[in-house]
Amino acid sequence: MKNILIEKAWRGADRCKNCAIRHLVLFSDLDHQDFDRIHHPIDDIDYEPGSWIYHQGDEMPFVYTIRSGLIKLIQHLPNGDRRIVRLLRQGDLAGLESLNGQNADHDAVTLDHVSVCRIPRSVIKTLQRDTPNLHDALIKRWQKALSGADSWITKLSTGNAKQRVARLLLLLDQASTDDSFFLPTREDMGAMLGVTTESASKATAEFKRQNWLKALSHNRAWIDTDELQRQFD
Amino acid sequence: MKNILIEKAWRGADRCKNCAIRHLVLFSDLDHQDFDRIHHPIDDIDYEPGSWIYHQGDEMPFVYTIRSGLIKLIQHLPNGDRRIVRLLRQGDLAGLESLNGQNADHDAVTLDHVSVCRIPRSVIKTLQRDTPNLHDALIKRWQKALSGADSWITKLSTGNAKQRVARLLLLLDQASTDDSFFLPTREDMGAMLGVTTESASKATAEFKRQNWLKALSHNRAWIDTDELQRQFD
DNA sequence: CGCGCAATTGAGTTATATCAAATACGGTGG
DNA sequence: CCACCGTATTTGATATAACTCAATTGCGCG
Repeated sequence: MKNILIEKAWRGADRCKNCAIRHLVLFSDLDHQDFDRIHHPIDDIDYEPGSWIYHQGDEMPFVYTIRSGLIKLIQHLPNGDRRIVRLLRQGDLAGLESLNGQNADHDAVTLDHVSVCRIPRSVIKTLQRDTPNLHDALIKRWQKALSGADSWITKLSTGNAKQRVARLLLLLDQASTDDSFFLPTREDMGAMLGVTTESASKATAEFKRQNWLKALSHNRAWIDTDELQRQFD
Repeated sequence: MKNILIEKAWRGADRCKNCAIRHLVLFSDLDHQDFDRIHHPIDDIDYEPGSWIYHQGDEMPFVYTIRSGLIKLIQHLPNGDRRIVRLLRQGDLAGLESLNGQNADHDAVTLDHVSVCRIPRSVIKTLQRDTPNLHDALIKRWQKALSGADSWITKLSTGNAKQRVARLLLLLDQASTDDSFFLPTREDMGAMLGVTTESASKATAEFKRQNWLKALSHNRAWIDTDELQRQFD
């Protein structure tokens, strides 16, 4: 199993104050006073592609806020089947269940190079008591996760295989800033959509033939959003 | 369209203090002081089966905490397809998205006789500021909704039709207090599982033939949990 | 008792899964 | 830089499960 690339541990929250992407992560709205209340180490961790951040069933002393990269959350069934139930990207939180003392609901596996801040739940608990701003940030994240979960069901688990693949590509494209986006392996696409690897492959191959999808590199692609939307939405 | 049965509006929060099921609903952990901070009317509303509580896209000035009964949340796709993405029961919250000022993500439709407390979001917002207990209650509800959404994907949208129906019955049974549980229409089962009405019907009919499922009345049933689990989990 | 809706059943069609093989691709070492 | 290897992807043939359409049965309610 691949593992952690770099771990920069540091005491206190001084670097949080000056974090270049603070506006995107959990602590966006905290003020200097708030940071002074943080007395536990917040680690800044980088993972290489394919790393496990945590496993389903693990005890969860941490919440992870994603600075960059893409993470899949995998859930296993008793019979061995597994589904990818969510993708997390910059600004999202992983391991929310830790805030209620639950064990991990999923495997969290990196698709990309991923950089996260690992925040002890005690920090969240403490700040939560006194800083309404963090509350709001948490509530927003939670709400976003929930409505994302709903879309996952209606858009990605409904309709035939081609529709599902098309909707997945549109979602991935939408989430991207530039005009290219992350193209998952066909196996992962299948696990997201509840279809086989082959079905995911057949759909993507067909889209390529129609010139609705162009592979730009190993795992980056471009799509004709208008056409895919017209055909499948 | 069927509609509201009874609406008992009242000022203040006096009745909340004495609510018989307060330990199950959102305000379980509030104290007397907290209730005195409530200055907007909380309505106590009953709906008959098949009523719309709100529609996807509606503006949402309220959150609903469910006192009794069962509610389905329906989400529509542009092409007209629709999925039931969640079921809500006693203690759950409907319309959480209102807390972020968003419009309704779903149609909320009653399956049962349903009784709810309709709480203006301003009440939540105000209390949230000062009462950590309400925070915790909200976070717990949110977390529950989210992990429920994940199960919905892995258990109810994965595997063949019979497996899905079996897992749905197991979930419904699990949520019930006595040994009978609410048996949805085949159409609703289909909308929850992403299969056709006929497929849902064929699976349930088969389970009846095997004596793994017995209909007790119109929409109540019993299952042999051990056997369904052994066969399909 | 009969009406209307829901559930069941069956036959035929289609989409997807399954199984197997061939091709493309990225990464590695010479 | 090229050749090779292992893995991912694509493709095809077949089997199977689900959908579609239509008809029948069952059930609750007036």
